[in-house]
Amino acid sequence: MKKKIERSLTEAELPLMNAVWELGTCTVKDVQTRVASEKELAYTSVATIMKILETKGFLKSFKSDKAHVYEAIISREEYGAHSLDHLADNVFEGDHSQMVMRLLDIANLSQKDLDAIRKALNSRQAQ
Amino acid sequence: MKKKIERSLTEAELPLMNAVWELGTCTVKDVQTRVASEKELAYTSVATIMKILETKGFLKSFKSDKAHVYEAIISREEYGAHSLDHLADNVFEGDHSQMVMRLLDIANLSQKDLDAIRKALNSRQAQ
DNA sequence: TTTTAACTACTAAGAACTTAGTAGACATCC
DNA sequence: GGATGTCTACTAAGTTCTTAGTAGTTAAAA
Repeated sequence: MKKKIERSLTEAELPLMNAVWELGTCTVKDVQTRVASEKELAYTSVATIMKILETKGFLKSFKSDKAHVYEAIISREEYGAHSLDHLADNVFEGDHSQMVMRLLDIANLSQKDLDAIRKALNSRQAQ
Repeated sequence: MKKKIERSLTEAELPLMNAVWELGTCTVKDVQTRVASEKELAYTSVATIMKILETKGFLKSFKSDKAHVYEAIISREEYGAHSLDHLADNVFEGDHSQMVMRLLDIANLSQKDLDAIRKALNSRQAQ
């Protein structure tokens, strides 16, 4: 079941989504605290952006005892796949092979990583 | 020599950069024509965005007989690498291996592509 | 040489993004 | 029960993005 993602996350939204992905179910306060080391944001700023993220379909919220509790609707994996797709279409002209090559160039891969990728390649070949 | 790219291309800028990358040295008119099939844009709109791209350091221009002529300063390859880097840092938590795997999942790779990638992997191992 | 066409620079207006304050609701503490 | 703190909803102001028009310049055409 592939969810469609209309728009990409903005520069302000992405760090907050990262926080939610790391925290799982969480409150505005949790996210604010988590993000504070990278960037100080007023509580209300975080709340505003999280509301926007809910409107855009990235988050859902439900009432708890005290504060609203938020959860990701779009997982990091789904968003990552969407981003790669977007990049493939809009920068790499759909040339996935070239994209893999370029990624291997910039990636810092250990021996173990290389083996894992090789294995993944082989299983793909068998299809 | 790695150029630093401060900001990513916006949704309006990206198609125009794609046109410049495809056309090479070109005028505003060239780009407008090239882009027209996807999206109709007034000549002046294209000119404005290209000026912005010049300000941002993606394009340079020089006077020719008639119209200004534009050229990319940042190549598609450089921008692609930047985008992959950005994605790695901001969505994949720096886990390049995971990113390669995810890319292999969504990529539509031929037998030939797979072989090429395998070869690239092997040469990397030898380093 | 006047008119016309193409082009650049400047300006502008609306949309979206970024950041945060204020007011009101609800719970907690003396 | 009034004071205090926390939280949400609403509002707002500044910035960037998106799109395009106008004015002025230069070249071409008649």
